[in-house]
Formats: sequence, structure tokens, C-alpha cells
Amino acid sequence: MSILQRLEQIVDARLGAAVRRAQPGLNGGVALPAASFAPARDARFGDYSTPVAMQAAKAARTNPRAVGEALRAALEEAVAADAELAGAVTAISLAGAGFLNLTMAPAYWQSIVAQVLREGADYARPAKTGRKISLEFGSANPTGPVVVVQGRSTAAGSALANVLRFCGNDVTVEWVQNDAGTQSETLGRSLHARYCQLWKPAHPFPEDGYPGDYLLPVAQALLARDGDRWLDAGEAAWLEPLSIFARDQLVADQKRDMHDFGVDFDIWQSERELHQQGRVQQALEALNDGGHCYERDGALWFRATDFGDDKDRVLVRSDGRPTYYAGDTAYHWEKLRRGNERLIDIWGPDHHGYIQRMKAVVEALGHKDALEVLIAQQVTLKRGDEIVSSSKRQGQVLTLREIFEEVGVDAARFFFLSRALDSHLTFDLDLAKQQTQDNPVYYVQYGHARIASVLRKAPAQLLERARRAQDLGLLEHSAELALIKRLAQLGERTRAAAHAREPHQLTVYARELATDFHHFYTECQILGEDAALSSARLALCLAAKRVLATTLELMGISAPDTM
RNA sequence: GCGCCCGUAGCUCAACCGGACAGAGCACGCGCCUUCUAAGCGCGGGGUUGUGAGUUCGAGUCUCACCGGGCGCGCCA
Repeated sequence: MSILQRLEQIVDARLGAAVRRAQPGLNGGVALPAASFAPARDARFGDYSTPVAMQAAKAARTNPRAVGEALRAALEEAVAADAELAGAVTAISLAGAGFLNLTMAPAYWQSIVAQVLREGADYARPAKTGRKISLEFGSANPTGPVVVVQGRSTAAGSALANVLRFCGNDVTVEWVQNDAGTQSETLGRSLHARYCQLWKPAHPFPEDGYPGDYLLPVAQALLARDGDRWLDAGEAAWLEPLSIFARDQLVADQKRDMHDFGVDFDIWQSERELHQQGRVQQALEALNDGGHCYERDGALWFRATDFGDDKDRVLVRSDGRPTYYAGDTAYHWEKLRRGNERLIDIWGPDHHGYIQRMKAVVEALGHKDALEVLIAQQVTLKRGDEIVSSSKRQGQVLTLREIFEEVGVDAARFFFLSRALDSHLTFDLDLAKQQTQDNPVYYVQYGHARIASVLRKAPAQLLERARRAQDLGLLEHSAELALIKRLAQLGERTRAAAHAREPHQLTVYARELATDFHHFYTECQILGEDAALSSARLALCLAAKRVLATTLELMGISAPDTM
């Protein structure tokens, strides 16, 4: 257990007594908050701070400063009685309305460097919880290449998956192929038209078909496999096989796009298969058995209004075909049956109205509050001052592949990741491409490359000495301590990003980390006359390199040794 | 009309469960390379957190109303 956790434990254990001291007449139980030491807002207040006394005072309706003072005295006593803690903490103070502040000794910070070197990639990684979480994102109709919005949801989704895994969860990353229903048929008809055009260029293209060039190679592939077999056949004969053929080709492309973008899914769920395997039927039966369905106008309805939705929803149309909603219900049921405690979906902004009904059906299946939906807002593409059209209608959408091939995967991922999912994102292609100081990706990566460069310059013997972490007591420059304090935040920052489902917080931390390193690099000569000091600073470089690499890995961005 | 999201410096955005004097980057001005990568560092000006009330020891954060922007409200997906 870390020193900070021990201190929190002591505070938790003594909080009740502190409250009673402040409020002697208190009878009955009070729900006491748990202490959590966070980095102090301002160095004047010390290094760590907790408002727990104020929170407890509120619950007990008593004076926050009185609770704080009793708690401060109790903590001081406990720290003095323990050699390890006494060496780590130099001051405990009460400030403001009742903040409990800690000032840590340089020896404490120096020990963090040793800890990072010892634990490496596992530094700040908590124990496995075994908690199973399904994360679904990117999912789209297999009706074309992966486009810009999916760049955003997959960059964010995969980073969220990484950080949830880092925090000890067992995460399954899933993509759904919406390969059933009318869109799939439209795809089949579009392909058939392209295929016929290979013989007769004047062959009409369906009015509601999918334009764009991406079906041309699919039609060629179909020709290569089946020759003229479908040319004069009736629709009933070719509709399903061509829909499936197109799906298989396009899904293969989507997989490749995603892989090259650095995202590999554990599951590519076909909606069509859920129907064929009887999963949809089973899910509907489960709902029906629970008494959540009824028939009206020849259709089967789900009583969504029993679970907070605006209106009841159709599961099976009066003509007997199940709705998309029925398929998605079956899919979410599947995810629950696989043992996931938590289902997180990332959807596009046009699916807002769908959230409540999906939560309703998950609750009806007995898993209230298991589903969380994150909405990834629209992305506007720009080149300098010019907005790049992303109208799907014209069939001229800029694909995700074109974007990451133009600006690079690292820059693309960082830009997609850099804003909270629920705020609008403007992606400036020119800025992302610039290899200048304006580009935050390179700012962070440059920190890593700079360290690698110093390490290459360092004599092997000195590097060996640095790895033994024997000279850390010499690290007391303000720039050194500031950098170490930032390294020490890795745990709480990753936990915050995971807990809030806000992977963009990683980009914020990465920049802060790089800033502290660049400052240290400017202020402190690493390789110098004094071997002991050089060894200490090299050790700090090794630790900073490790934490930068961990943060970049979580974001799915490379950590280069040279730039 | 109803529901959801957003509104913070000139611009783009942060702000941990309600916590201390609301912070960064860009842009603008000034300075720093005979030493480890200047893709870097330092200093400076900039704010009634859309408006008005409420809850609280304490509100950018919670509640209500209003203003502005986006999205949704199908036996479409």
C-alpha cells in the first residue's frame, strides 16, 4: 500500500472521533465521506489536500474548522508515531474553510522515482478487479468505408478501453455490423447496379442507392468470382447473396482501416447472425415472459413507458419483420449474458433519441443502470480557414483512411482525442500536419525523443548507476521536484479518466507531463561534471520516459526515440 | 411543442465527488542556442464562467426560469 493510501486510511479511521469532538451532542450515525488526497491546487497549501473535514461537517451539520482541527491533531499524532510516515510528511496543516493539507518531504518524492524504475510499465497500475465491461463503438452500416466521425469515436473508444484495462477491468471491445434490414438490401441493390454497369454503363442506378466509387472494386470482385451469373437473374435470386458479398468485402475493408488506425476489436458482431441464430427470438421471449410486451395493430410492442421512456416501442412490425430495435435488444442481452456488468456504447449525435429506449430494455431484462451511452458529437473538418464538406449524399465523403494517411495516425488520434466527446470538434487538417510547435502531438512526443537522445549520449556506466537509483537524494531542484510530482499523478489521472469515461483527460495530462519535462530539461543540465548528480537526473529521465510512454500507449500513440 | 447535449479570455478548450485567487494552448508583445534535439524554455497583458434567481460555510459545477447554438422525437437505421 502506498504512503498516500496509508494516510487516507488513518484519516478515515479517525474521522468519526473528530466529528464527535466537534459536535459532542451528536447521536445516531452519520454517513462519513472517504478521504482522498488530491494534489493541492496551489503549492502554498502544500502537496496534497482533502476537503473531507468539510464534507463530514456538512453531513453532521457542524463546524468544518472544528472537525478539521481535531482531524489534523489526530493525523499529526499518528504520523509522528510511525517512522515511515514521519519521514515522508513534513507538515500537516488546516487552511481555508477546513482543508486538510499535507506537505511531503523531498525523500518522499525521490522514492517515487525509484518506484517508477522498479515497477516500469506497471507503475500506478492498480490490482485487477476482474470486472467485465463491454465497450461498443465505431459500429456502422457496412455500406462504405470508415468515415470521420468513426475516427473520433474509435480513437476515444480505444483509449477509453485502454485506460479501463489499465485500471484493472476486463474489457471487451466490440463493433456491430448493421447488416440486416433495409440498408443491407439497399447495399445489395447498389452493388447489383454497379455490377450490371460493368456490361452496360447506362444501366440505371437506384435512386436511394449508395453512390461513391467504393462499390466499383466490389463489383469487379463479384465479376471475378461469379462471372455473369447475376446479370439476368431476378432480384429474389441475387438480393441476399449480393448483400452478403458486399458486406463481407466492406467489413474486411473496415477491419483493415481500423487496424491501420491502431484499433483492433475483439468482436465484430453481425446483426444478421443474431437473427439467424435465434437470439432475437430468445430476447423477445425473455421480454415477453417478463410481461413487458403486448400486441397492438398486429405489431409486437415493448412497454418502454414502464421504464421511463416517452412512448412504447415496436419490436416486431405488423408484417412480421423485427425492427432494428429488436436486433439491438438481442445484442445487448447477449453482452449481458456474456457476464458483462457494465455496457458502454459510444454513438453518434443522431442517436440521442435512442438512448432512453435502450436503457429501458436493459432494465426490463433485469440489469437496471448497466448501460451507459456516450454521445460523440459531430466533427467539422477544416483546412486552414476552409471547411471541408462531409456530406454523405454527394458520395464524396473524406474517409478516415484519407485523413490518417494525410496527417499520420499519431496526429489524427491525438486530435480526435483532444476534446471531450460531448463537445463539438473542429479538426484542422493543416494544423495536424504541421510539424511545428503549434502541434501538441509533437510537443509530447518530442519530450520522449529528447529523453531517448540524452540516454543515448550517456556513458553506459553512468546509465547503469542511474538504474540502481542510488543517488536520488540529490534531486531537490524545483524543476526536478515539479516533474516528479507530475509523474506521481499518473495513478489518479488515469483513474479519473476511466471513472468519468473521459479519455481526452489523457491528452491534458500528457501535455502537462511534457511541459514539466521540457522545463526540467532547460533548467537542469543532465550530463555534467558531477557523476552522482548526473546519475540522479538520468534516473529521473528514465522514470519520465516510462510515464510518458505509458500515457502515449494508453492514447494509442507511438512514443518515438528519435524525431 | 417535448426531451437530451453545449454556452468559460479575441479564438480553441481545461477545471478531480460542490472546494482555496477559474487554468492551458493559439494569437499578440519582449527575451533565450560556442554545452545533453530551439519540434524547446522564460516573462507580459488579457474574465461579471450566456442572463436572472435559489440551495450551501463555499457554485463554472447542483435546482428553477429565460436567452442562444446543436441533435432527437417513425411499424427508419
